[in-house]
Amino acid sequence: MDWKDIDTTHCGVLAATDLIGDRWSLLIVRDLLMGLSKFNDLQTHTGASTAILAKRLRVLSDAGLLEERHCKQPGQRGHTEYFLSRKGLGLAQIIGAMAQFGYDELTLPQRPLVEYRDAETGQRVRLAAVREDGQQVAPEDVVIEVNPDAFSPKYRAPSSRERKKQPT
Amino acid sequence: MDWKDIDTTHCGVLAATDLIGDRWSLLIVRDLLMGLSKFNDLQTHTGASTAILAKRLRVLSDAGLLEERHCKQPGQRGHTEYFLSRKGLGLAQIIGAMAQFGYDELTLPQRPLVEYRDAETGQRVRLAAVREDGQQVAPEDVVIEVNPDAFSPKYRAPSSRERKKQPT
DNA sequence: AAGATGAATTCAAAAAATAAAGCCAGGTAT
DNA sequence: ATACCTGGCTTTATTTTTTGAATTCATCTT
Repeated sequence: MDWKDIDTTHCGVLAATDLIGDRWSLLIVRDLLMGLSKFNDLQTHTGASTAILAKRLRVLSDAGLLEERHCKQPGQRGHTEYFLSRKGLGLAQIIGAMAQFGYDELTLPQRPLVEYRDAETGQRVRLAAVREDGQQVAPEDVVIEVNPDAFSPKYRAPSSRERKKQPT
Repeated sequence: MDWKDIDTTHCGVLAATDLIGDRWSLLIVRDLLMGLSKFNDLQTHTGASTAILAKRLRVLSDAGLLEERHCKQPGQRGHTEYFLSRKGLGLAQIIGAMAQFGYDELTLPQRPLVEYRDAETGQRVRLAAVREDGQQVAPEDVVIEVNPDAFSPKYRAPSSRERKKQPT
């Protein structure tokens, strides 16, 4: 098997990294999931500079992951609030997986910052691999299978410079 | 609730982003999960420059996520192979979540590059939220609860410059 | 000895992130 | 009106990181 020949142009991981494959985007999404919604809250809480925050919010918004609500109640200064769209809420699993990994493997000394719970029963929930028939599968029993269709001769991943040039 | 006061110093997501919160690390881990193990394979397949690849591999290795095996069979040039350690395999959920998000929400035109299957039955496997009693919970029924202990008055997230300075 | 290979490191140039300042609109205080 | 906050940016100068290409260096093949 020659790994050079695998074409990852249409890899889901690659597509996801294009949107949130950097520190700040991930922290911004984390905070949006926690309920933060205002520019200034996100700014001070993530620690990102205003320039970066503005840029990342625009990228997320352009991708349809964010909803912007322009709030202007009478007697209050108007401001924008940012919320994850239905599409953007799909990111919860990624952030959840990162939180789980952080707590499970990186031995943090404190209790989790957030907990994921079932809205109905209040029980804690975790991410797990589940089969089509609903049965859970232990992590070590999950095998990763590369799709043979993905092989294309003489494929080479484009450098990030090259990838940015193409007109999408 | 004043979000400024939430101390994320010990956030699992933050800890995880410190290790793999960038495009190249994520793609490298994706490739390691697919079975790539050699420097050159990873290089051409991810598209990362050699300098970046070397740097990222060292970070992952130092964090105990990677195992390096120095292979030197007689009659062959010796080389190093990189594998995810037990700890590093925990990253599979993060990459899996990203792949799932990529395919579910980013409407990729092609079939998935990889498929996750149950080793025993061969059934396809997805990530899902699961309660303590084993029941699956629909994504929209998962609520995120911020730990009250995380609140600490006048907390402000350190800038990335500040975070790097501290001697860990 | 010459050449190839694996895993880097080094270097100049390009790109991105940073902190700080500036801008602009809407609302508030005088 | 005038002056001044505040939210959401944008701009600017400076620092840091990434890039691509070249180089190193040890091992192995011919």
